[in-house]
Amino acid sequence: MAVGARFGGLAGWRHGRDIHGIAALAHCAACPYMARMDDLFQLGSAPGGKRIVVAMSGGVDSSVVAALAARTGAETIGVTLQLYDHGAAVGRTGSCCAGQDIRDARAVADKLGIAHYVFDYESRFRESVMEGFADEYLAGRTPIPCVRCNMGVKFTDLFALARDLGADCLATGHYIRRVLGADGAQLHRAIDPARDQSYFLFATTQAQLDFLRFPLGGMEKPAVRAIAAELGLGVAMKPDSQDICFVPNGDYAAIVRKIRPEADDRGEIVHVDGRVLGAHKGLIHYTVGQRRGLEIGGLSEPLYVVRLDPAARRVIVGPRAALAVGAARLEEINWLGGDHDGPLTAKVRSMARPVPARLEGMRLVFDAPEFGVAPGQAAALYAGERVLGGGWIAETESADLAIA
RNA sequence: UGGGGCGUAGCCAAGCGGUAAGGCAACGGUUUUUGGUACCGUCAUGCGCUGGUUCGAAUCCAGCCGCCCCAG
Repeated sequence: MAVGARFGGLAGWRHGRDIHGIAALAHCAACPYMARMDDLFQLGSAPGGKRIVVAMSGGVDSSVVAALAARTGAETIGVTLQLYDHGAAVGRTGSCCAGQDIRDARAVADKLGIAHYVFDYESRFRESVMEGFADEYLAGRTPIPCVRCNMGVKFTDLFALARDLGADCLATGHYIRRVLGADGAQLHRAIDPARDQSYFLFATTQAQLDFLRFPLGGMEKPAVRAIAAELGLGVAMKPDSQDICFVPNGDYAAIVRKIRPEADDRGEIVHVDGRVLGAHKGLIHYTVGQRRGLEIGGLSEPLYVVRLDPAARRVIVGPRAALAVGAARLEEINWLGGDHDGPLTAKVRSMARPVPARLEGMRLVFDAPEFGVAPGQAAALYAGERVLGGGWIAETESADLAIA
């Protein structure tokens, strides 16, 4: 295969002869999903002749996906993208795709006896995710780098890479379900609502969905860890990733400043009633809905960031009631819902119960006011468990009578 | 230098003789593959200062200091 010659210089190639350990899955008491094993990758009746590319981040989830893929008998190729400065990330827990994570992914691939490639995507990641992240903050919006990463590096670049490798599908460790309906593949929320990652995947296109596979969407995290432990994978007890992967200490302002040094401009904190209440230390430190960090005391009720005004370099604050939003104008809507029409539910943050709403053109109207809706964030749309897609929040309409 | 009022944590503030509420802010934690929210916890051996009365004073008394208002 040309694959080896083409990418061989970048990473080692191993042939998948050693399925030692994989057999143990058949006896994995912790995993009731083994009976449906062959359905996990939705490849039809003869997975043995197929080729699966698995996006391996170095975490437990994608490692187990690789193991499950190998177990189907399909030729399995692990691919890891190095996304950012691996020097800074060495040994840090909760990261992915850099430093130790890449070594972890390699170790898992070796254990499973599958091929494994590592590609340097640092500059690509920096351009498509990190710089956009910084620019969004400068524009007074609140970005979601994880979605941009999924849209770009993972589901566009890695997607193309997988096709070049001759894969029949690209599998990832996301907790979301791909369900085959009458009109093709649909996206559905994960079985485990606490793990559901549909919010980060609302922008997945139908074309991408046709090629992607998410074998963990029907599983619970403990079961996934149990499989990893059963197989003796070193990452079985690895902590879940959290926070933004390329931000070392939760200090994202420092990253923004590093990418865009001009990001530190100070300005006024102004109440919605017009009073100037104080000074802020740069727009990048604030986001709509935020309460802490304003350092304004002496009031009977808390103040929240209601709006950011990058032109005037102002942070506009007000009481919680001022956060009420009745509707949001969306941009770049991705629609996976076919001819679905009428009421739907929407999430404007990852960890939230979807709330009733309706879509009027590009305008998402909430049945009841939502709080802390920030431009730059996303609205994921649902019909029950099905993900209809979603869009980016461009601007919001206040539902606070005292302000509107 | 006549009269009146007030000084309690970073800010607002209760208490009016019995051993310092509460809110905001801050800090810490929990939750969380975005930001944020929410929730939990911490935060005045001391009430402008110095004396006095009292078993006991932030609370009563005296003096001093500092603000504010009115009048001149």
